[in-house]
Amino acid sequence: MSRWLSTGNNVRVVPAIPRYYQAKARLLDLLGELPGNTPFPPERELSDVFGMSRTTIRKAMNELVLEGRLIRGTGRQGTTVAPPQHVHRLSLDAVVQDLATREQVAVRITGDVLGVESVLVRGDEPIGVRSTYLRASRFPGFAARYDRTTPLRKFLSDAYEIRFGELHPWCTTALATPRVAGLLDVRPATPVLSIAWLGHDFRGVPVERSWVVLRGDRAHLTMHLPRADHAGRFEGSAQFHAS
Amino acid sequence: MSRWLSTGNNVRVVPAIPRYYQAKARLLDLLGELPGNTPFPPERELSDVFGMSRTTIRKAMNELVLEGRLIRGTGRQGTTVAPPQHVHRLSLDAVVQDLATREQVAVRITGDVLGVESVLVRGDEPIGVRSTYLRASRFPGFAARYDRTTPLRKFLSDAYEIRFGELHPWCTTALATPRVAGLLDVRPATPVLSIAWLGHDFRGVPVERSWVVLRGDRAHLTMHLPRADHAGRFEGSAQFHAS
DNA sequence: CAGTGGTCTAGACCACTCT
DNA sequence: GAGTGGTCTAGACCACTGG
Repeated sequence: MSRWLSTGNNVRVVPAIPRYYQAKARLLDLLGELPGNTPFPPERELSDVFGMSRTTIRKAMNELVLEGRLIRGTGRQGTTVAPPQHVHRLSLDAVVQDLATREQVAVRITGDVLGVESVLVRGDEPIGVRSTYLRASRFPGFAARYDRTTPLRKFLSDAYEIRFGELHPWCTTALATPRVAGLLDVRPATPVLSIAWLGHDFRGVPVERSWVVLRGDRAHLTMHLPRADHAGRFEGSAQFHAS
Repeated sequence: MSRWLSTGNNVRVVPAIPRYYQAKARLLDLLGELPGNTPFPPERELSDVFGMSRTTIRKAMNELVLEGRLIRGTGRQGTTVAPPQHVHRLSLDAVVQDLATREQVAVRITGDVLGVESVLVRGDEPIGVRSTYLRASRFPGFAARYDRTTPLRKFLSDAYEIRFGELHPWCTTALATPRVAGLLDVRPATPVLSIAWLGHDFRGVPVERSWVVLRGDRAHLTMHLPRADHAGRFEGSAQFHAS
């Protein structure tokens, strides 16, 4: 296993500095001088000016797209400079309790699995997808009874008298599947933030299996940790499992 | 702004199904039949067998690398099938309290900024980078006094009588910078999980600015939410800020 | 219609590693 | 030395968008 050695700021793998890296640096300079929402030079022009092939330019530009600095358009629209981004701060609470603004709430039933999927929206932008899976037999008549606007957990508590227990959500990065990418208006394989949890009722019976995918360039997940004591452990009701 | 329409399972942008996507599907089938750590067919052979150019094959393979299914080696090593991955579950607690296994703890001082950087290690693999920045004038003699093994927050509490207050860490995805990529043994621009927080003492004075980067394919961040009451709000000491 | 980005090809050279 | 992955080139065709 060979490490990707870094000498100073540059990565040495095959060429001392890949050309697409030089291109990216120059494009970043260019980006710094252009205000948001202005058109970016077309790939063929940059290819010509930089004396590099379009493929090389594209490799550099694609990283800038993934980093949210450039926005690609189709056809005559071309590439534009991404405006200063408003990064939405979603609290873990809002995500879990289904308090974020939603649209397109869909309910599907396959066998005994009840799927509830919604798109999280902030400021007219889709920033996340929320999927919850329930046992259909545990929630009779759900599809007809659910109004699709009440936060899901609240509805389950009220309509089916579920008392939820504590949660241990976990969080990681993933690549957007084609389906999720379509919902989030990003390219397939765009990095996303993935938050999942298994909800139990107060007796410890699994009830809810949920999964939220957030656009990493549009949303941060905010959490909360109460005050720690002198020993470096957190006080109060919040117990974190070791390792 | 054009959405990436999805018809069924396939993305329609330019070609109905891009060839590299077909290649990826076939490679996934192939992956399913091969045990971990076995050599994967070389790009040129796949290019030949699939009747696609090496560039197209590489595009498909690169996504599989990002997803942690393939491992690339240099020279005659070639590409190998990634073994079933052990995904390390790091608790938010361990990350914040600096309880994860560390190596290469470095202390740097530039002006009044004291930087403490360490590599998080699990099972001989680097899985994260932890950086903390402190005001040097607040912690006189830190570089000499810190033994580089005590969890950082515990040391600050003990040696400088800091009493930390509550925390509001935030989490998002990012692309690995060349420097971070070198430390984590991944390619530059690999998606990583980024967790940051601003630590205050109990009087509300900012003390600690920290940032942790985790390899998304090797580590999950686990969190904890206490039981919610019937109104859908969480009880106890854990207050989550709205939206 | 012209120009854009998305995809794809068939080559090429390089550094590296194993035999 | 042979074969690998990493990079790069100079083309090509396509779907789409704007004037």
